Amino acid sequence: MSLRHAMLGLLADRPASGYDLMKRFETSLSNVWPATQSQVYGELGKLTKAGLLEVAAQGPRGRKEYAITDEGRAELRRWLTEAGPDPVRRSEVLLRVFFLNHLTPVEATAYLMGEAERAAGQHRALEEVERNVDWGDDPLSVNGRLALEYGMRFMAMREEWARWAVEELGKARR
Amino acid sequence: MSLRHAMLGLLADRPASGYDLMKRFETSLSNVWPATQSQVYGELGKLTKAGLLEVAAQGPRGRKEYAITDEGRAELRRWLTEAGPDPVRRSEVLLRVFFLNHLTPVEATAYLMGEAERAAGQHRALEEVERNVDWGDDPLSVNGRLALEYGMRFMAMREEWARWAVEELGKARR
DNA sequence: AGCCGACATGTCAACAGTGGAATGTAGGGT
DNA sequence: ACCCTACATTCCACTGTTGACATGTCGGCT
Repeated sequence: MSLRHAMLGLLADRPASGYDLMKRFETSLSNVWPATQSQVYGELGKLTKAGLLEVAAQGPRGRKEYAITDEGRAELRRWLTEAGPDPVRRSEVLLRVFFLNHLTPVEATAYLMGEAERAAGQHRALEEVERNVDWGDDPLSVNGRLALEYGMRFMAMREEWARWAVEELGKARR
Repeated sequence: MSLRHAMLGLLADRPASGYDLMKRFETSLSNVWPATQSQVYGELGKLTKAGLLEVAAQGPRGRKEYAITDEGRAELRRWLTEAGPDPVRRSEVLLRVFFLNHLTPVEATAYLMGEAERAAGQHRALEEVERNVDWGDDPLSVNGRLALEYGMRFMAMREEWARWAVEELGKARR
């Protein structure tokens, strides 16, 4: 149920059409909360009916510009301050690790080395992002920087763990 | 589509009933890939129809004991060795971070401190698990240990990041 | 003998997310 | 004047996940 809050968050900055929102999902939010166009337009309808959004203006090609209402702002704040229950963590990576004993030691090691490589690659990609984004002074990018740092630390951790796990597997074999 | 592979992985060790599988999902796998009973029974049916499982024996109370077939084992191996595309990462935590500018600095700081606390709490919980599990020599627990270590490193990273983010927020305010 | 708790399976409605297709309009460049 | 691209919305079918409900039986304890 976080898509609605993502949309409220985006619209709290400034009004936008569904199309505008899609672009922002594709760029800034894609690594945090991806959404498809069907979802976005569907949710816009629901949120409007629920009174959290309103159609502030109509434009050319049937464009509807949505704006957040006071009620919507209240809901956004509620969600932000509420200490959510620990998010469900599903990890396909860990699921594979759990069943690694069904592979040969060589295959298992190869898998973990691959994990390390993938993590390293994504880490490099994030470093690239860091270099390319122009960090204006707007408050938005402060948050973006926090999220980026999280991603980089996460990838570093994944790589280190995978390399450590390779070692462990080697020890266990002896 | 990983539920099916989780089930194949469990059944590759030994045959089990839906009920047995549920218990294993609730204990060892709950932190990696939770599943509900409706899902498990539904998937058992689908996997059997697809020829990846077979009903190996019938027991008392309508108990059906499922066993993995050769085809199922092949599929499990395929899934384990295939380098999956980078898994979609949705993070409610980061989504909140993105919109932290809609809170007052005090509230935002409180949120991040809360995150640090939650991560620390989960870290302690995992340490507890580590102490309580009896690490037999069976190959299964080797994998379990790898997964556990991942969890602990992850929680440590989350806590450190959150404390760092509090600092950053403080700097930005000045 | 009777009962309770663990064993055991099945079904259903609802929601969230994916991916694709259909449809149409406005505006800028040639 | 024309066309292409970007803008813009809507609908649909399918899979995965959740949670609740319904139903029934075996085995051991009192």
